Order: sequence, then structure tokens, then C-alpha cells
Amino acid sequence: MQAKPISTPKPQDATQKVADALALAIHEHRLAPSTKLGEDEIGEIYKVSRTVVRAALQSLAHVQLVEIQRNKGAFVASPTPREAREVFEARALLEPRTARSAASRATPRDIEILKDHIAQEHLALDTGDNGRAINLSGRFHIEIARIADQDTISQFIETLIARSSLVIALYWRRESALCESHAHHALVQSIADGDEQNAEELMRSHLVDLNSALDLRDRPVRAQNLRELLRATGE
Amino acid sequence: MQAKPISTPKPQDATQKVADALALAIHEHRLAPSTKLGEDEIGEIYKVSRTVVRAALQSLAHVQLVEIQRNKGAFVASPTPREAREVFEARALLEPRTARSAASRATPRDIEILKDHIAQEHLALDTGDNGRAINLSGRFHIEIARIADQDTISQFIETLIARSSLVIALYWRRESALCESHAHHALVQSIADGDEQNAEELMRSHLVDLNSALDLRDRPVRAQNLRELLRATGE
DNA sequence: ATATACCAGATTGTATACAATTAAGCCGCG
DNA sequence: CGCGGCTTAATTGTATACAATCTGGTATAT
Repeated sequence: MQAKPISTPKPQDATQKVADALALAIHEHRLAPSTKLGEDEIGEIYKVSRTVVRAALQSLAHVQLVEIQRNKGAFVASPTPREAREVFEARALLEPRTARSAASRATPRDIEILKDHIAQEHLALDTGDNGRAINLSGRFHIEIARIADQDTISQFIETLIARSSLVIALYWRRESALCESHAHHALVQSIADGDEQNAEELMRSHLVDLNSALDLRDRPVRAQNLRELLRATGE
Repeated sequence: MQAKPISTPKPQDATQKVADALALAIHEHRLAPSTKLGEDEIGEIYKVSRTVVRAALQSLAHVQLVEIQRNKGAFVASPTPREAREVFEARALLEPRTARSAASRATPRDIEILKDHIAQEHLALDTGDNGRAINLSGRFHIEIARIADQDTISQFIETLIARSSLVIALYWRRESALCESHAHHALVQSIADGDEQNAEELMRSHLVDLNSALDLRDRPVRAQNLRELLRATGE
């Protein structure tokens, strides 16, 4: 029996790779909301067939990173103010409890990972790589959910944070800088201390801060869809 | 221009129709957990190509109603006791707050709809159609989420209830009959009264009751997967 | 007789081809 | 000059065809 030494040539199916690549681009704000995602175009970029691209786009549509309109195509999602509010309300409902759970379960290794995350965030901010900083900031929250060891809720939080990235891209109030680092640091501290009550409360107030840094006055501005919005179709 | 009088021949894409049909079958426990869902087989049943079937199966996989194993195929999901616990923990986190919100927002029309649901539940129970009763019971919870008018959270609840149906199929303790009707009735009452506190509390205890009607002692029993579980593959 | 290697059938993963729908440009008419 | 309808190009929806992988059985050697 031959040894199968190294990473497999196709470790996972192409669909996942394409979906991940697109998701990363969206998270890092390299693809702006409402950007059209043509199937042929993407297929040519990644050298895969439309079959694969379609599956990837549908996958992203399920977590609402892209919106698929029948016979129109896929677009990077553009959350409305209402959707933005809902995303953060859902986070406020899920994450504090998750932080509490993480505080009760975190191992020293987990704490290391969280501190690493924060360090990388700082690095990204220093190099002015805002897209990466936002992405890392989100992954910090995902990491906490993972530590809490609740797969189902973690999955929800993952999609919420993915959508949060879009919300931030659209509604972030530039005056307030990315001041989250302090909050994240304090959170890690309370989690490391196993102080459940404090972790829960810090997460709650952190989310309130994030929310208050958004300007959610209505400004839908869906570029391509303008024409469609103006046409009063029956359906 | 010819009149196009009646319901469109293809009101929505075939993918959705197939996915809905399969989901219904699963919800009504006509498809048991771990059942193999062959692509050709389903395609022949609904007279569509594998392309459509694959999209439908992937869609169902996203809400974890089916599990797709690469190069193996799709199977009706078979939640482990751990997953079952998590599903109900997540519901306990989301639904009480949702019920409160529903109580503050429900219109007379909404109350009508809820009462209709309960009536249909009773009917299904009387005719001994357990599958339909479980499905309706779930849709009752979904309806409450809809009334709460929080699309994002509603979507989460929908997937949780879908998975609950599988959990019930696997872990329901037969001694405890479907005694939920009373709980649902009381819930509607408090929602109709706009009694937020009571609605939240009733939902919480209702979920506790449901949970305690499950027997979550480990009994994974994944028919087809047995062989796979026994094979100690490197990955 | 047991175990291993191999082969055939079936099933999934991916690519390509065709059909349907939409979007845009063009022309003619008011 | 603007508006409406038609034609054409481009894009998506679906089906089919081909390639890769897995399953199960059989033959052969030990």
C-alpha cells in the first residue's frame, strides 16, 4: 500500500474553494455590495465550470452573502437598514450567552488563540489593511462561539458575522474608528478568568457599541437594482 | 398579446419545488433519518434532471435536513443526541424572546391564523395522522416567529424546527403523547392578550416540556454509516 | 478456506450543450 | 424629439454527456 504523504491534490471539492474565495473577498470588502457576480466571469477566474460556480453562489446565498434573483443572476448582498438592525438584534440575543459559555469552557490553548487574533487585528490596523482587520475582528467572535462548543449556535453566529461585514461596509459611521480592540482585550481577560458574568456583560455592551457606531438611516442605494425598483411590475 | 390567465406553469424554479417536496416528506416522517436519497431516483420521481435534484439536496443540506457525504451521496440527516440537545438549547435561546415580541405585535388576523393552526393540529391528531400533526405543530412555532416580524431570527427558528422534526423522529419517548395542544392554546391566549411576560414564560416552559419528552441517551444508529464509522481512516 | 487483487456496475462530481428568459440597441411612428 | 415595439446579444436555467470514485462480487493464490 503506497503512502499517501502530503495534502491531497483536491482536498475538498472545488465548490467550497470558490465559495470560500468569494466569501473572503466580500468579507474584506474587496467586493462591494450589489456587485454583479456573473457565472461565466467567476468560472473563468477560477478555471471551473459554471456548474461549480452556481453551487458556490447558491451556498453563499444561503448565508445571505449574495442574493440570487431568478433569471437575473447573483449579486453581493446589500442589507437594508432593517436587515442590518435585525442582524445585530440577533447577535445581541445569541452572543452574550455564548461568551458566558466560552468563559466557563475555555482552555489555556483557547486563550492563546484569542490573544493571537487580537495581535493580528492590531497588525492589520497598523498596516492600514482595514478589510483584513474587519475580517479578523469577525473571526474573533466566531472563535468565541467555537470555544463555547455549541455547533448549532456557532453556525448561526457565523452567518450573522458574515452579514455584519456587509452591514459595516454599508453603514459604518466613519467618525468612529475601529476602537474595538479594547473591548476584545477585556473580553479575553474575563474569559481567561472564567468570569462568566463579566464575559456575558462585556459582550453585550460590546455589541451595543458596535451597533451605535452604525448610521442606519435609510439609504438603500442598490446600484443595479434601481431600474428594477422603478419598474412597477405586477410581480 | 395573449392573455396568460392562470397560475404560471412554472411558478418557481423546479429546484424549490423538489426541495419543498422532500422537506415535507421528511417533516411528516415519511422519509426516515439516514435514508439514502439517490439523485437519479429523485430525478425520475419528479421528472427533473440531476442538476435540479443536486441543487435541491444541497439546499436541504444547508439547513441540515440532509447530510451530503462526498462521493457517497445524500442521506436524510440523523441528528446525534448532542445535536439534538443543541437544537433545543438554541430554541430555548431564541423562541421565548420571539414569543414576547409576537405578543406585542400580533394583530387580530394573526390570532385567527394561530387558532386555525391549533384547530388543524387537533384534526390531524384525531385522524391519527401523526406526521402531519408534528409538521403543523412546528409550523405553529414558525408562525409565531413570523408575527414577531424578525426575518433573520425567523429564519433561524425555521431551520431549528426543521431539525426538531428529525430529533422527534429519533428520540421521542413514546410514553408522553403529543400533549402540546394545551401549551399552544395557552400561548395563543397570552399573545392575544398582549401579555408579553406571560407569552415569553409560556414559551420557555413549553420548550422545557418538549425537551423533557425526549430520550437523548446515546443511540446514534446511523444505518448506512456503520461501516464507515468502524473504518479507522486517517482522515 | 481465507485473504487479496482485480474487475464490473452503479453513483456521484464536473463539464459542456441546449433552451428560456432577460437586457439592450435599433428602427419606425407619433 | 420622445416613445413603443421588434430584433439580437448576453446571461441564466436545465438537461445531457463524460470522468472520477465508490461498492460489491469473483477469481486466484497462499
